[in-house]
Amino acid sequence: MSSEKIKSKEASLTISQFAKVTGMHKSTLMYYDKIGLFSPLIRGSNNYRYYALNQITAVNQIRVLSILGMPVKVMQQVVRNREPGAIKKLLEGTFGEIDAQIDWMQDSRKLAGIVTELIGMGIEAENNGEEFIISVKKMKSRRLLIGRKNEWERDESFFSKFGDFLSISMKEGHNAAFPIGGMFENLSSYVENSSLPDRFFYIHPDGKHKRPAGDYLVGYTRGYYGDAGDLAFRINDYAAKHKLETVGPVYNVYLHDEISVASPSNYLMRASVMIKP
Amino acid sequence: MSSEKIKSKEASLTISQFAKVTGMHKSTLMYYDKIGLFSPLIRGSNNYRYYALNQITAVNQIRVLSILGMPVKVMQQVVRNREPGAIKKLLEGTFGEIDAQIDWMQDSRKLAGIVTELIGMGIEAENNGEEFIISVKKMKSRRLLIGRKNEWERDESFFSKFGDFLSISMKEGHNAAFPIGGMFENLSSYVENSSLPDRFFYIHPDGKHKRPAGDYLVGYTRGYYGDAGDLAFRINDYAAKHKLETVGPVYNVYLHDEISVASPSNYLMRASVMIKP
DNA sequence: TTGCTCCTCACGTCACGTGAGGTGGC
DNA sequence: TTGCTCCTCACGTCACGTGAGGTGGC
Repeated sequence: MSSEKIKSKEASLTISQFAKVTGMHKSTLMYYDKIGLFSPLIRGSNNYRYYALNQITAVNQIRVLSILGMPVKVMQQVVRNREPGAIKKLLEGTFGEIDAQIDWMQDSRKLAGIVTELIGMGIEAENNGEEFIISVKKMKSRRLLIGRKNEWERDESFFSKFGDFLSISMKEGHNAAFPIGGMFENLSSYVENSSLPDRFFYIHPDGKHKRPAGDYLVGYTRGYYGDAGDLAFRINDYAAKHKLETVGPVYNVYLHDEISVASPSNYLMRASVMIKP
Repeated sequence: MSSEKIKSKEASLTISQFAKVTGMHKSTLMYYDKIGLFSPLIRGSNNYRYYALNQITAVNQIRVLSILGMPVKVMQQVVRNREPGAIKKLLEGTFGEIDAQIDWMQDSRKLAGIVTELIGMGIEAENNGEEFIISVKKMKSRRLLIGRKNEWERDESFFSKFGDFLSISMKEGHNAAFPIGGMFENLSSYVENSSLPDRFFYIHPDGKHKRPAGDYLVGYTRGYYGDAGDLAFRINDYAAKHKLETVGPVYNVYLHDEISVASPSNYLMRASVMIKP
């Protein structure tokens, strides 16, 4: 049997069939053929493209390289210049970037999950009418990545230290997109100056600090960053009236911010502080 | 203090500074400004773009959405039409696709790792001169995803069952890009017909079958798929001569194939079968 | 004045996707 | 003959990247 005969026996799939079997788009196969990256085994006398089953492996390999972010020009080099040592080096050379990219995507996915959760908690508070009252709520534990202590100077604005926090954490390599909150050492320091938190933190799944699970005194307020209104006093009054003793820091988190709300005056913040049983 | 004054106080970063602080490219920021997705807080009298520190959060959020594959048109909708319920739904709606994409990337990364490892083992065999001899080697355990048994009919070609294996595993949703091998029930069935394996398998980290770690009789041969030359006899002879008893299946794996080698006649296959201690 | 940054606008690029207009196979 | 697939070629698209040519700030 001649080589040509073997070829025409093996090459049995039209472009549509091959596209279906490989999950590729027809136009992608045509494009790969055009640039000489991957071509059908033979062209029929009618100029049709005919692919062979064992070409699936090759096209899958190209797809994998493409998913891993390898540019077609490099893939062409790979295909044209095949030699085990060179291919191995080329593959190994891409691993660092790929792993970093996967990390980024996973971080981004976690972030999107947290953001969605926070927005959901804000909606729930709105729906339950908790928005304007102080209440006791069970809260689950959460990991936080905490910044250094803010030493506020006289008349210093909220944003100057906020900017410091961002640029420091950026230098330290944190993915600064995670939601940011402010914390106060305890309820009395919160009441004393509720607009300038002692520390900023990221709500970050890999944070070292753990806000423990338990019963929290929870209140909400609307307004732009650093504008906590009279929330601190309302929480303090509630604690006094109900003879509740608070323990640990006050956590301020924006449930609705520029991500989910257009007007800054409608940003929704939640303050929470743990109570002793 | 007027709103304008507050703005000009906050907006202190030029486009280059803001690009540095956010890790974005200048041209990206200009592009986002142009299409109205994200603009600097103010424009100076000189028409310069001036960004504020607290805009970092917003641009980071856009970057995250972009990493997660959200098209800019959708992001524009998100930004223009901000309402907690809508944003939450939109984010939740993207999770399925994102998670699938992360899975794909992780699979692809694992695959690239396995391929690199196989190529490396081929290079090692070449360098050590093991290519033309039979030897006893320690091999580590490896996970395999095994296909159904091949019932070869008279004169049936290697590729027909190979095609069946590919299309069946494709229907079952396996990522068909993982390296494929062939296995034989035992050494005698391998000797009987070394070109038509009893089963095909994927070298797949999530496979159920485990090729155990241990001492293996190992041999190599060069040639296209299904062409095993006299390797089976050489292994059998070696076992007889050295009075080695083999146990379990014979595994055939291509260490060098179309991925790393240009000429099919140079594909490098390794056959291995476990020996009793 | 020099070197640096900033601006706009137009065009380039990367990896395809989408018709238009025409042919081939059952 | 009809409906379907295939072909080529040109142009569109998406998210920027890259100069060209000119202005502004220290």
